[in-house]
Amino acid sequence: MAGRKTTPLKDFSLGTHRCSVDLRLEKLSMVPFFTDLDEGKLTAINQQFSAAHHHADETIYHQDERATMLRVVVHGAVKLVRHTMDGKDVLLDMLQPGDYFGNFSTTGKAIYSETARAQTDVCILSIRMSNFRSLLNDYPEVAVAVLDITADRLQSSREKIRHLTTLTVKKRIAHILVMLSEKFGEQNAYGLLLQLPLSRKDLADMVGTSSETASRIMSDFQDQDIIKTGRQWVAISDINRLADIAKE
Amino acid sequence: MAGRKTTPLKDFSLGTHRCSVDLRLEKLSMVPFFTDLDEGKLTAINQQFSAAHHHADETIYHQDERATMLRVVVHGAVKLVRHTMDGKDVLLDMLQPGDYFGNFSTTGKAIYSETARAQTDVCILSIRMSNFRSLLNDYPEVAVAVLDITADRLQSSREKIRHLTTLTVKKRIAHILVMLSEKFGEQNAYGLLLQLPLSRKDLADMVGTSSETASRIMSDFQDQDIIKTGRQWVAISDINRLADIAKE
DNA sequence: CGGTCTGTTGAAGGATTTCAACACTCGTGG
DNA sequence: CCACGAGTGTTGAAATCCTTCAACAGACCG
Repeated sequence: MAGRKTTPLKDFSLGTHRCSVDLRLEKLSMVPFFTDLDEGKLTAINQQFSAAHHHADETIYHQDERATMLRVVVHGAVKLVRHTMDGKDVLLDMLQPGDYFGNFSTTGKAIYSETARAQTDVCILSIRMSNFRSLLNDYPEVAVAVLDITADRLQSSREKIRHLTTLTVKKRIAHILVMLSEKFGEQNAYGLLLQLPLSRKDLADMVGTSSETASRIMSDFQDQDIIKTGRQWVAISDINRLADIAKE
Repeated sequence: MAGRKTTPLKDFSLGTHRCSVDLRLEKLSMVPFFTDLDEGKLTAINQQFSAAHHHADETIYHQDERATMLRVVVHGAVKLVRHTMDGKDVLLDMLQPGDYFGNFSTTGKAIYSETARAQTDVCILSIRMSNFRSLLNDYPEVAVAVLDITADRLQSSREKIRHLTTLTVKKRIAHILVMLSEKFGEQNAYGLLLQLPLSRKDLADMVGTSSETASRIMSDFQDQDIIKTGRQWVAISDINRLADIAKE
């Protein structure tokens, strides 16, 4: 290969001032469950949120901690990871600006069931769970919007269960790459570049395999000119072929 | 083995009259998301539901059909199955009286993503999705309750993903038996009997394995006096040992 | 420029699937 | 009432996919 192998990813870092009070209102209106609200309501809701900045690889909260806050990604990417006794991790979701995370359910204990970690430098808005719940009662349209999003996540979670039980690792990886390209893909010189740091272990934890197997399959895809990949980055050259492989 | 092998399961059949208008109000108040409502509201909501009866093994709706109704189990058990191209099935959930099913999301297409099938004779209440949604807007407390239930299902769905990616088949089966015993278990002469017809294939589809492997593991458990089992039924003799095996 | 982290590759071993044959149970009809 | 057939469950053996262990190579960081 002629080209250099250094990362083509864009810089996600931002000074703390970039995660400032000024931007909150604008960002809040981007959040799917607030988009339908008028400006007055939005301003009122805005009061209840506070902003925080985290560097890449920082843990935002740990699995099994007491859950008190609901959070929203404003800038960067956040991953939700579930740890197991024997050191294996399961990567449950990779979140984008606009996505919420944290615990909901008041039924059951208020404990985070997964760890949230900053995949890049991130800016996060947070609200006390108790405040958010009274907000749901005050604005039914928000409650319905949140319900829709949660129902969609349940759908895709069940889809993932189907994949785990019926598809080979190669197909599962092809599938997750297509999904990630829809969420994080950005056309550039390398092809459809996934705009987030993504290691072999991240990939493996997403599809439930070992990093070695993930590596083998990625090498295979690269040999077939379906993707280009380097340390912590992946670009897709031939999305159609990938989608074909994912097809059951 | 000395004992007879005929099914110890109770009879789920009921005349259509048992699934009657009279019982609706009583049953509706059992549904988790209506329990907090006063009688007046409940009576109003009751108007919008209609009841239906299905025999065991009847399909209530098919995957990929247009989704128009939201349903609630009143009597019997319902299974949600996702079919795949190559003939494999994934058993997503086994529902009990009080559980709702059908599609929510208005975002995305209104298509059932799974097939619902009567596992026993069942009685089902149903409401038009559009009516249910306006009901959510009228009664925020219902919306919040439904959200909580959906969030819990998302939780357990993610738990299942963790199991599929990190546990052996034996541990997964031990785990699902413990779960089913909490939901359908009934103490009787055989031990803790799971009160629903349950084939090896059902079990296999729940934990993502082949019916042969499920059979081998069930035989193994039976040899160790952990369970008793026959055609379409399972009783747990030693739940503690089963829970130990499930432990990671 | 050396150390560390990430990714690659090979080979052996293990868990599970698949194919195949057989056994048991239950319902139905002779 | 019994016999038969279909559906369900069991078991063995070979094949497959994937994991694990191990060694090494390339990229990034100070």
